[in-house]
Amino acid sequence: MEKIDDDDLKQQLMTQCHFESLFGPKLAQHAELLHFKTQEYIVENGIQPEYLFYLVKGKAKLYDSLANGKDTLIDFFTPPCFIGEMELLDAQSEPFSVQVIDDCYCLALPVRKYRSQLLSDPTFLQNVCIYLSHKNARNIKTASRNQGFTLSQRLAAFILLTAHNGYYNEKHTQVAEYLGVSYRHLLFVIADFVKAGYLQKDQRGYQIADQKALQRLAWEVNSSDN
Amino acid sequence: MEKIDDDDLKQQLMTQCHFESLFGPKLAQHAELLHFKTQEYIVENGIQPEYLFYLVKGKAKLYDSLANGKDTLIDFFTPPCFIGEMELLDAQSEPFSVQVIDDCYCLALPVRKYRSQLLSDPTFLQNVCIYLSHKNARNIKTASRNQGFTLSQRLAAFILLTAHNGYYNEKHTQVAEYLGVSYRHLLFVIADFVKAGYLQKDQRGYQIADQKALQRLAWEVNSSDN
DNA sequence: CACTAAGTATGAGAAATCTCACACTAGGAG
DNA sequence: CTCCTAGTGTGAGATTTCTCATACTTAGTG
Repeated sequence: MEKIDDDDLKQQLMTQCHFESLFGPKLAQHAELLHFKTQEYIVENGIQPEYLFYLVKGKAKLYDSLANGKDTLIDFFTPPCFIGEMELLDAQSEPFSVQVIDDCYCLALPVRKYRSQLLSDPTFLQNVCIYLSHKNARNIKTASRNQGFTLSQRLAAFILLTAHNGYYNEKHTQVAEYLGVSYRHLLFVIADFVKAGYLQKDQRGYQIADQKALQRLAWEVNSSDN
Repeated sequence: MEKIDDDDLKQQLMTQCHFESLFGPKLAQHAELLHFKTQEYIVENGIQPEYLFYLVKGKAKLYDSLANGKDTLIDFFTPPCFIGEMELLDAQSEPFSVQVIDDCYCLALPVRKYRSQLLSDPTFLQNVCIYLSHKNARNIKTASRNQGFTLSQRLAAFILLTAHNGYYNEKHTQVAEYLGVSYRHLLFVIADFVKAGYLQKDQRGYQIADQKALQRLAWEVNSSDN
């Protein structure tokens, strides 16, 4: 983590994501601009963060680490979003890990200094409430899908969701984590899709060869959305 | 659902769970006392509730219903807790089902009338924030356990958690839902426990016969807690 | 009393998923 | 250039979990 002392950049980012409107008067201006490199931890498992972060650029992921060494990927963070709000609200809580996927820029408020001010700021509280409730709803959806549908179904939905120009090109390791299955099993199901003619592999990656078949598989997953 | 017009009872329940301290001045007194019978829905899948509920007595469960007909049990509600706060915060959201397990009494504020007042009440907002973030943390823990551990491990932990006087006596159907596996599989694993001598069945239910073995199995699950 | 719904119980076979082992490739670091 | 790491890909076998079918018990209801 490094602090970036570029007020112009900071101002620009603040404007871009309407940072000031998240707080009551005069609070936003105390934010610092921080930068995190890929693989770095924004919040580390079990360690109380020093800041309340607001991700404005980059991409990160939320993990839960289990005692048996397994990690479960809970959610992705994409801008704009809060990070570390749980720990701000409840200093007792056990922080989950937040790890950077693509370089991240965060506007960050020092917790120690502004905690009490934040906790009595209705604008901020209302925004966090809404943010938390959306996040929770998303987590619930993801978790229940992981339980209720088979990998083929979820993968089909995921491929359709993330494909560009008819090509599917995601890192298998990350996808396996996200879909909550072993790497091996993911590869196995992808191989099935190729065998079944749903996908075709070439130099550029996996090409969608039978969109309708994938849609049929994904249908139930997606229609649980509303 | 039925409304209970018993001001004494209402007052008593309000005092018991410190209902008034959840809100700014004069808001709490507008709450009505509602009663729900077993199996009834407090919030129904996809239908915006008319109230913000605060469960003061009883027990209920939160479901997500998938398009393939499966239900995933997300969480239990035990008093005291909010119900319907997500829908209050964001009228667009898709409500999940909340179904009563044991008869429930709720203090309830009509959304239509008090929504804007609630959304600008810092005391209320702060309480909801903390509530939401705890709930979310619990959901994450449950979900990642369901993924990261085998049923034997989770069941062992669950048995130790819910046993009274050396006896395990929960409804298999509900437990299967909670642990996110099929009823059949749960019975299968319980049978295994009996075969292995961890449990013994008699008239009163399942008796814990080898606590140490169960603790060994549950160890990893529980030590992910902190 | 007969009927129904919910809970309990068990069998058999299939499907989904995991672990471990091994091999290959591409890119960055020294 | 060589080493190392991350990502990719495949095989074999074991484990976990699911579906379907079927049966018995119990409490509640008309």
